[in-house]
Amino acid sequence: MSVRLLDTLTGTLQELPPAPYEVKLYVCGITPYSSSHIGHAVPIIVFDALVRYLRYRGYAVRHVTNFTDIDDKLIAAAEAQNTTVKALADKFSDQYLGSLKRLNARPADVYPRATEEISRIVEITQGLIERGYAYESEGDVYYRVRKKDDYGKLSHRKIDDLKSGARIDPTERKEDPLDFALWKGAKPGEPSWDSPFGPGRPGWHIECSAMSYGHLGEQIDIHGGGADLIFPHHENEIAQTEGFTGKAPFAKVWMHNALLQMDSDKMSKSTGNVVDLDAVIDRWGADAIRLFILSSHYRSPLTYSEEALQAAGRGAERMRAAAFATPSGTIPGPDVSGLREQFEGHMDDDLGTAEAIAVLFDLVRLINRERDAGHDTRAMQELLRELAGVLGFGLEAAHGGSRDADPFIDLLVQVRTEMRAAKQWAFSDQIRDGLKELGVELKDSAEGTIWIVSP
RNA sequence: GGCGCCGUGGCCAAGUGGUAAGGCAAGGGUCUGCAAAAUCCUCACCGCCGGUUCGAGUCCGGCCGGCGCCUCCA
Repeated sequence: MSVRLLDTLTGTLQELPPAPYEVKLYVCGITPYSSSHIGHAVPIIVFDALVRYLRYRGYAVRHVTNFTDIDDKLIAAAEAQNTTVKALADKFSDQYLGSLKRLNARPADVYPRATEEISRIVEITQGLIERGYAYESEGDVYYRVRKKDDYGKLSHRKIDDLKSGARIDPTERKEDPLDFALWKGAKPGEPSWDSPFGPGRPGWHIECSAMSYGHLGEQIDIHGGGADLIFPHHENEIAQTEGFTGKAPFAKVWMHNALLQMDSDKMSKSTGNVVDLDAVIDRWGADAIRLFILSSHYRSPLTYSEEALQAAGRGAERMRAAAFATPSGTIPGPDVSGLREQFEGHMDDDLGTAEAIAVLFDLVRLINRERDAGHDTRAMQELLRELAGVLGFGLEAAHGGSRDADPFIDLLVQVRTEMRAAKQWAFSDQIRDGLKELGVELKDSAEGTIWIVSP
């Protein structure tokens, strides 16, 4: 069986061509105008798991993720903070990449920025004008939505259903309220670039058409992003790209992750109802977040809660402990190659990470059981580490805050070990209890004492 | 108003026709100086009502209850 992914546009499972094959993947990135929140971790982790799995399956993957480093929000934020759009965008782009790294996600192969793709944006805009899909209007350029007779196919909307909800902005000079801007004429004080349509800047959706076209070509395999981008962003991208190239489909598979919910309220930058991503990583660790997110299907909405993260943190620690427990025996353990096949079967089926993780925990239990029985668990542990790695688990001990205290903790543990050897139970328990109150948990075993920091 | 999604054990969450994965928590046993960890055992009438079927959490209809998108958002 090969890898199958559900396509938002057709609603059907699409099979990837058999490997070896280069998968062209475009994942919509962020507009870097503020800090990342926990919701951003979802696409980061989901698409990281996808890329890792495809590579594990023998595919080459060319992964492109953009930064939309020019738009209204960025201009407003720069003005409010008395800085430049570029400085602000660079700052939050770097921050995003830092968080991504901390989440143990592999970076994309290319991170194009809208402001570095202006010539291609102009090229596509011009092409759309020539083909009748766009028109100039007093320095702006708009996409003529009604010209594209399949407009709405991705979000499954009829153009006339959209009309009642369309935004009417009196400053815009459109033929139809549904038309959207490809190019916005410059306003005083705003960053702008020269173009055949006059000085200005790109509209919101055109940059992604330009960057996927420029870095991946006219047609791509997978286009991904959050479900909130289906309309209007991706709908408009299709209209732009297919209108420009005359080729369809723009993407063979449209892959959309469901959005993370915040208890009852929607998490959204616009409402301020957000949880800072780096703070969550600090507190729970990358693997806990990853386990939390990949424990459900990427198309099912998840609700963020401290309880859920805590539960995931404990599960991640259990997985890590089994992966690195010292093998205890030499009697051969059972053959576990069937578990690898199960894992692949679930992942092949539209990235069934939840079931794949269940297989991992089956392996965990098997390892612990066989180890207790004095069997050789090395092969199973290797398999666990490999498959956990395919999902992007770093299997590092959760470790909040700085590690400055480590040598002192080690010293205390060492002292306690000697006390235990001398059967000084009261003193050794005092050390253990005291450390526990400070958030350091000790675990004694035949191989010695290990300690972990509990979140 | 238009389009769409969801409702599975204390919590989270898989599962699209054949008598319910997994994680966390809880209770009991084993192990351990004690503890933790580990392991074993226990714990679900799948929102409600009809229908289709030999058989439905899984398909169809209705109802109730949550929610998303339609506007910046991953």
